[in-house]
Parts: sequence; structure tokens; C-alpha cells
Amino acid sequence: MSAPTVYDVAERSGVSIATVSRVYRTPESVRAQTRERVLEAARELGYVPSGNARGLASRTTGVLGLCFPDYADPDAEADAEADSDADDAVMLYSDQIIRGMERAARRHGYALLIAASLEGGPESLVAKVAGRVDGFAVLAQTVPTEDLEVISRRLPVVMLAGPREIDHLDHIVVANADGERELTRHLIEDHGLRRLVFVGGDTDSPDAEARFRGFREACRDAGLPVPDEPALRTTMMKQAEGALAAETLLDRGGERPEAMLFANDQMAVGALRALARRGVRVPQDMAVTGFDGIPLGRIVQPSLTTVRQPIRRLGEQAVELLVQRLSDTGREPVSLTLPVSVIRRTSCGC
Amino acid sequence: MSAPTVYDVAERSGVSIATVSRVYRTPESVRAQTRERVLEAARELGYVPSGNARGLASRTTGVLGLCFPDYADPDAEADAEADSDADDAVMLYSDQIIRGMERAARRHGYALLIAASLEGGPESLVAKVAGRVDGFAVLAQTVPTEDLEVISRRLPVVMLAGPREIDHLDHIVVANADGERELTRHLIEDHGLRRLVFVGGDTDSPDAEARFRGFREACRDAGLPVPDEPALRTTMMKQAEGALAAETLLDRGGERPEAMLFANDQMAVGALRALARRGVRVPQDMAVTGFDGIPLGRIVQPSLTTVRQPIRRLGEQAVELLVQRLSDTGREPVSLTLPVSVIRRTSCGC
DNA sequence: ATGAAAGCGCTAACAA
DNA sequence: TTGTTAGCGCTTTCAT
Repeated sequence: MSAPTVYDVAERSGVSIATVSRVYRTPESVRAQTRERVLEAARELGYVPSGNARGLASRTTGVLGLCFPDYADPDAEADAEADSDADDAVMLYSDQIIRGMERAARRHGYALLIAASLEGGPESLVAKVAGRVDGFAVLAQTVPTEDLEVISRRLPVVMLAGPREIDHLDHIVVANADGERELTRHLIEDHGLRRLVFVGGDTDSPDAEARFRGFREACRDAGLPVPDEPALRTTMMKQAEGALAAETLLDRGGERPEAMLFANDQMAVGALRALARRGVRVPQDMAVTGFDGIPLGRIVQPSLTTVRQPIRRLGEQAVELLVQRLSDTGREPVSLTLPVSVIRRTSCGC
Repeated sequence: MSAPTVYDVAERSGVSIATVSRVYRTPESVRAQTRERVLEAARELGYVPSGNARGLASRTTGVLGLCFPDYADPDAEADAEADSDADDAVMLYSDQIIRGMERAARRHGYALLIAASLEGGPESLVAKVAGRVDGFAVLAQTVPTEDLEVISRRLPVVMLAGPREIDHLDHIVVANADGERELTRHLIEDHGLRRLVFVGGDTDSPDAEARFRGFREACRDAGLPVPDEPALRTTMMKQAEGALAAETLLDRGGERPEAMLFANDQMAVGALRALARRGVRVPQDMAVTGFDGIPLGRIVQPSLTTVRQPIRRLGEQAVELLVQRLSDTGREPVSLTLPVSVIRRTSCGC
């Protein structure tokens, strides 16, 4: 009643289990006639090689993994529900990384195991992934550093879009500061704006911090006042928080800013809505920018000026690094920075 | 030098391997103090439980799988390259199914293993997936039926978006015929069009055939001539073929049609471009429709009227069926049909 | 080209 | 609560 094994197939086809094994690993090493007998028996019995047993015996799985955070902007989901036409527009960061990794993994003959989770410890999906792959990529802030510490001693791990955290890991980041600096420069020089405010994220978001750094650099370069801190910080960088931030900024006394730069697109989109509700015209009365390049940014009115991250590339590169390291265990840790590009749309005045 | 095992951890913490195992499976069943000792030892050694060994011993992996075809419309990719702004707009069918399955799998505590491939046989990625999961979903036309035949005798398989092929499989389809009939009815009744042509796909694409069926039903219902065959068939249903089809249809003698209905969005988008090149205005001179609801359809000019498939839902439902069947092996094969909805945009004249 | 035998690292009864 | 003991189904030398 249980699943057939090499033994069953071997018996039925009158060969040894070793031969059955060979048929599935190195078909050419078995005489054609024998091979046919074996495959025939396998077909009759409904034999499917156990990946687990293979992996256990050969100490390799042929699978690469990806752990990403359980981010699901509730507002974004709401969009998808309410306006079913916007459904597919909400393509998250992680979806694109998956795309990139899958393509690259396929090229190298690997399958891809994916799992989202925020919590660590034994029991976690992270642990499950780690135990079933030859190597994997992790989005920053996904897996507790202490777990990673242990895991990365046993198999290749590449950290994506965040600080390396552990110094023997490979990691890949995007040029956050460069992008925000360039974007800010554009607002200042090309649109002649001077009163800019930056809305950041939590201090422990390296991406958001790097973007703020870029903002400051541009201010400094232009001879504008350089703030020590973002005008406002949000914790989750979601749409609702962006909306709230925009309103707070409007209601705050003093001169109204000419431009609001958000640390990510989600917040900027939320802000766009809040500003519309308050009758503030974008970009005439206020320029608004985001960061990331999510598809939603192109669909909103006005379309969002932003900085595009090469997210798919991130996934592809991750696989390349993993594959490299798998074949050369001794290689020094690598650190890559992928370039970004400013996307000028309507919300900045272009 | 090799990876530490339960034995190493057991020895170091002065317990038996069974206890180490328990710490990772059912932490509460171990005295807190003992548990700490074990985890401490594990940390020091860099112990990561082997998923393979676990799976082998427990006969379960905690992983669900998805096999999808190696579809990558070269034209779509070209779009992504040429107009980097359209990059993320090109979100394929499979990406959305992955999204849906991942979400649902996560809810049930499963990770998701994904792999694309067109070829079967031993050695194939399909075989790899089959051997490493508790059950998996297959997009129609992805895995050779004979492989599926064997595999599905050993673990749950659900067929997506296509005929069941093997009668003991669960399967999920979308209401292709209903959608195309409704769309066609819209063109006829609401826009008063009468000379409609349908561009289909290969005869062995069940989706395309079902859509053609819907088209015919609407023609019949409206008292229009009912064609036996699509005006044209393409093999891969890609953009280039759609463009070619549109031109062929234009150059063909006789009265020019008032509307071209394509079996999918990719072809329709290609047609839109070809028509623009030829100076045919859409929708004034010619109505054009697609099927699928890909994001690109909203971005093209004019925006594409189409039928949206609930693709994410497809993925979610697939997981539900797999999970069900995993807990109730005896259940009768299920066949679900998910409803679709007509999306009226500009290309039909709306 | 094929076979024999020894693990691979874990879980799952069953004992204690 | 913890330990003992069999396997789980394959790959891998080493022979033949």
C-alpha cells in the first residue's frame, strides 16, 4: 500500500537497486535494454524517486531558497479588493525577487523554494527552508540575526537589500542614497523647489536611512538647510501612514513645504490621496515623490515620480552568487551594489 | 568537518538524540532546562536539522509545489528591456498563481516549491518537484500526461486552467466560454457590431478552444453567422503572432471586420500595435479585445477591453484542494470552475 | 555494465 | 520527561 521504492522496481525488473538508481541519475551508464525494463517497471508501479532519500544520501537538494518578510500592506490589499481592476497592479517587492530568482535558478537547473515569515526559532518556516535547500537568499529584516548566524555556518546565505549583518555573508544592496540624492537634485535644480521635506521610516530600516542620507547630501550640495532628522518618521511605511504624514505636514504651522519626498512609494501613494482630499493640487501646489518603482505608482493620478529599484536583477544576482559559492566554498564574501534610476512622472511637475 | 547532526548535539548536551529531535518538533514536551541545554549546544555547533532526513523519516515534507510552463513571451521581455518603465507591468500568469499559492500555503504552514519546465522524463524539474513535496499543482500543458499519470498515483496533484487529462485528479478551470460569450455579446448588443472575427490558438489549447466556443455561442444567440473555425489560429499566442494576425486580417480581401477578438491579451496587444502602424484607429475603425486581464492591457493605448481571470484565486484554491486531499485521501476528485468578469476599457469602444 | 553493502540524519514506536 | 532501536529510500564506493 505504501509508495514503491527502488527495491520494488529492482525486483520487478530483475536488476539491483543500484541499477535502478543509475537509470534515474545517469541513464547513459545503463544499457538501453536494461534501462527500458527498469523504466517500464517503474511506470507500472507508479514509482517516483524520493527527493528526501536522494538528498539525504547525496547531501544535496538541487533547490535554492528565498525567505521574504510577511509584508502585505493592508491598504494595498484593500485596493485589490475594492477595485478589482487594480488587482494585479499590486505586485510586491518580493514577487519580483521571486521572478528574478526563479529565472536564474532555472537556468542553473535549480528549483526554488519560497517562504515568508517574520518569526524565527525552531519551528519557523525559515528553519524548514534552511534544511531543504543548498543555499538561500534572505530579504533584510526577515530572519532574526541569531538564526542566520547559525544557519549561515552550514550553508550559503546571501542577504538582499540590507546590511550584511553577519560579516561572512554575501550581500546585495541597491544604491539607495545615490537614487534619492539624484531625485532630490532634480526637484531642486530642474523644478526650482527649495522647501523640501523628507518623510522617513523607522531608524532601523537601513534602506530608509540611506535614502534620507541621499536627501541630505543633495540639500547640502545645493546649499539648502540640511536637516538632522526626517521631518517625520513612520513605522511601517504603508499607505495609511503616508496619508497621515501628509496631513500632519499640512497642518503643521509655518511655511508650507513645496515638496514631500517619501522614503517609499506606498507612503507617497497614500499621501497623494490625502492631498487630493484636502484640495492640495499635485504637482502645482505640492510635488510628491516616492521610492521603489512599484507598478501602482504609474497608475495613480497623478502618476508618481520615483526611483526604480532593479528588483528582479536583485533576485538574479542572488542566485548567481549562491551558485558561485556552491562551487567555490572558499571564496571571499562579496558585496554588490546595484544601480537605480530616477523615473520622472507627473507628481514632481514633469 | 561535516555538518553537525542530532548525535553531535545530543552528545554535547548530554541527552539522547530523541530528545534533540523533540526539541525541534515538540518543544513543550521537553523540560525547559533540558531544552535550553540542547538549543545552546545546537547554537554552538551550528546545527541545522536536515529537511531531507526529516522528510525521509516522517514521510512528509511540509512543502507544496507548483509546476508551470516555461512561458516567457520574448516580446513581453523585450518590452521590459526597451521601456524599463514597463518592466514590472509584465507580470505573467504564473507569477500571480505563485502569489496566490504562496499566501494560501503560508496560512496552512506550508512552504512552496516552484519550477518551470516544458520537458518531462526522469531528470526533469518536474520529477524533482514531485519527489520533494506533499502535493503539487500543475498548469495545464506543462507536464507530459504520461509523467503525471505515474506521479499522481503517489501524491495529490491538482490540474490548473485546463482539462483534467487524468480522471482521478482534482482540477480547477476558469469560465472561459462564459467570459468570451459575455464579451462578444457586449460587442454585438452594446456596440452594435456585426462583423466579428475571432483569432484563436492551437487546437490543443483547451482555453483558447473554450473561448472560441463562447464566441460562437454569442454569435448564434445574436443570429449572426456562426463560424466553424477561428478566422485565424496562432501557435504560441504571443504578441508577434497577434500583430501578424491583425495584418493578415486587414490584407485579406472582402469586407473589413469591425472587431477582432483575440484568444488572449498578448495577441491583442500585438494587434493593437500592428493596427496603429497601419493607421487603423482603435476603437473607431476597429474594436479589439483580449482575454486574461494582464496588467499590460491597462497600460497600452488604447487600454484593452478583456476578460479577467481570477488567477490568484486559482492558486489559492489549488492549495485548498491539496490540503483537503492531504487530510482526506479518499475524497472524490473535485472539479471547480471559477467565474470571470468582463473588463470594459477603451479598445472596444467603451 | 551491474551488484553488494554501508551509511546519509532523522522520526516514531516502544520502553523505562 | 527521556532513552533505545529500527527503519525511512536513496547514493556511493568497491567489487565483479
